[in-house]
Amino acid sequence: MTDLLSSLNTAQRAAVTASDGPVLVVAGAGSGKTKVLTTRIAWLLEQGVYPGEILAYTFTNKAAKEMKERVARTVGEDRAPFWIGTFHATGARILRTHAERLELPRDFAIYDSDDQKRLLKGVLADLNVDSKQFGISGVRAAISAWKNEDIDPTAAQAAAMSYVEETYAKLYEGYQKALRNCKALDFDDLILETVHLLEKHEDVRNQYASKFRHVMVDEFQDTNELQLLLVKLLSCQHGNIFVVGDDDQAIYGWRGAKVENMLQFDELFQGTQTFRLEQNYRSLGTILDAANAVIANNKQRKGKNLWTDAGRGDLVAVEQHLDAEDEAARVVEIVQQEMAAGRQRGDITVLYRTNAQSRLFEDALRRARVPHQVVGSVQFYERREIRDLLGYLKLVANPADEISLQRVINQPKRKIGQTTVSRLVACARDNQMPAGDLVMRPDLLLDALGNAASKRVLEFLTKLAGWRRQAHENTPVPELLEKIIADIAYEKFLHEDEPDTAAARMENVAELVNGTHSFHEASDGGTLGQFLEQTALVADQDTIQDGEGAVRLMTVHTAKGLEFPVVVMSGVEDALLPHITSSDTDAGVEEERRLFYVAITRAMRRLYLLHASRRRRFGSYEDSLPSRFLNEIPDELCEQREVDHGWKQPIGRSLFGDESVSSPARRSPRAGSRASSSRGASSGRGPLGHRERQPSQDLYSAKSQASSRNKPEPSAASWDHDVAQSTPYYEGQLVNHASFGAGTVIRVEGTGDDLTVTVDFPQRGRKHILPKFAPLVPLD
DNA sequence: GATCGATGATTTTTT
DNA sequence: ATCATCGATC
Repeated sequence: MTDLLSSLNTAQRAAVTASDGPVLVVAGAGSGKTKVLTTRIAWLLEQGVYPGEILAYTFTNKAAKEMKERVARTVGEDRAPFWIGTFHATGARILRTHAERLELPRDFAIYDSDDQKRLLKGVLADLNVDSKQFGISGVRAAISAWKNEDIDPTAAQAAAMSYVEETYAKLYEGYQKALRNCKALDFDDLILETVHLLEKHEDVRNQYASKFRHVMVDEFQDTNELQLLLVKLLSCQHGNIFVVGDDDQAIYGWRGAKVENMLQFDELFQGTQTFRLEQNYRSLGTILDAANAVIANNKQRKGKNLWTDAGRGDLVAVEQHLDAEDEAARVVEIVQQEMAAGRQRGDITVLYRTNAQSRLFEDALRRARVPHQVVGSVQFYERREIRDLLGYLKLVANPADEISLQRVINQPKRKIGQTTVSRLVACARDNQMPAGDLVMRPDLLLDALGNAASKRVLEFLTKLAGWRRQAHENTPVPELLEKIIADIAYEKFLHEDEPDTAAARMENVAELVNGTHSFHEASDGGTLGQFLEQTALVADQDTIQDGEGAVRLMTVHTAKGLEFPVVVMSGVEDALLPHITSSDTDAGVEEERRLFYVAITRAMRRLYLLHASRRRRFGSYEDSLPSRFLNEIPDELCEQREVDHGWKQPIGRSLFGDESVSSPARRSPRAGSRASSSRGASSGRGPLGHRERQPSQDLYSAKSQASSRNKPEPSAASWDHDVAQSTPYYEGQLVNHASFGAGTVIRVEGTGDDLTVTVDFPQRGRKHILPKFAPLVPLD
């Protein structure tokens, strides 16, 4: 009991042992926020609270899993709370339990933004709205904003002040109808409908409000209005609401998050106790000073100053490169240098503002044969072949899911075109039955589609019915998926469709099959619905892989909450870091500055800030200026370098224009944003060799938030592997898998295409591998 | 209904 | 530069 608290500092301990009632913990970057949350949970349990009485919201599934594990380690597996999760996952869980009150089937589908856009496209067509004038993405964003403010289509139409607004509102109405017709909820609905459920049904509200005697929220600065409302509803009986956050790390304003939730917490909840954590256990002094100096320029903040008693560390390396290609080449070099200095590859993370930037780093690292992992971006689940197969599974689970139907009905080609699909969908609507169920009414199909088309459609729907029967008979998900892949001859289709990429795609398919196997084992025979829910709600961060073996690449947004010994922040340029679309308002620039602050504070020991003088945009080069935020870091904390790669001629002649050389006085943080290309240029290209890092005290091994990474689901690892096909396998054999790495063969079953090899991967656990899909290379 | 080639948007960040 | 979409053509 006392050892629970013994490793905490005074402020942390005070927060952990706070009495009942509303509690706000303002926790600076690296101040032990997660530790406080998990210890608070453990402490509550020791005070006699039951595990089922605690509800904790996290930002990602990964964070939830980590929190669960950390608590379990302290209090024992059997006493760990089981309601720890994201707002979305928890919402889905509650909604499925009370599906009957929502007039939705229990196995409603969850639509992501891609599904939403496909759905919207149809709505625009139905309502004869010009998609040039009303961009799909814009409409989607508007609908999302409405939902986040709890405004329904009727209210939106009532509030419309112009023809354009009215059209948006009409589209919202149509979208909502179409969504429900597909028996689907979108991400926003998962929270909105949970709120409605609790608002409208007193018994349900009382059930949860009395069940969860302690409600906790991590990353509170990034909650939106609905989430606040939800949390209020859940804590209305006891008022035990414990939230942790950092207003300086609020970076989701664009998604409807309201820092005000945090800034005004004590007004929203009477009798709030506030605690502040300002000691940083993550970064060396220089890095922390740089972060503090940058964020001090923001006006909208509570204000705090992080401090550390760790050493100073190296200066921040600020480097100017000619273009983004050079920047990428430099990243490879940095990786090599850092590794030569004893760092592991997995210690190094490359951050960027936009996903589009990742491509060049991937290319450079691949060419240099440096193992790396892109977290997010072209996510595993967004690849076409994966979405296709998931589409099949979604359609099997929910025959009303017209979006999935449209996706898969002609994939592989079945000679069923757009006209037929539209007629089919219309026929389903006219007869008020799920499109998938029309297999039972060949007569209707014949009327609606004519002879030839209805025959092809019927053929498809009959196949679908077969899979559905299997699903109802509780066929394991992996078996079902393999059956579908076989029935539709998907491998053959991939080869005919695009021979060049077929092998790579098939490997992804194999990963998916592996994923269903892992799911099946981990969930002890979980249902198709559970599998689909899990895949629908995966976050970028959830795909982070174990191990020290790979350099990681991710956006700053994805990096939130994580820490790395070495951080390379790329593209620190005006137009990119204060992103061009956010730099016209003060609020926008401040959020961008917080983003930069988040990037800096991810670094534990060493920080690189890279910018290029020119960058391709839509094909052609455009000049790029160093970010105005760079000026906000005091000179004495930085080591400037202009790295000349020698073999390239600068094209933009204005690169080192007159003003740049003349003004080494690059102070004037507010106004001076434009005159700042001096930074790299004026410092010349002297022999700015690396300062050798002094071996100061080892903050790294004493890290407070040891990121104990868990086994992720299907990975997006990407590095070269030229591998030979099928080799006979035997038990005890050492083999290498393209994305799981080295492992030991545990069992070999089947022959030919059915050959299944069970392999034990040290860090990833046991996996069933089908060599037919994913070659295993013997390492003997 | 499929295929080819022209055209135009796309790049902010994500559960 | 790349991708998706659209229209003309078979």
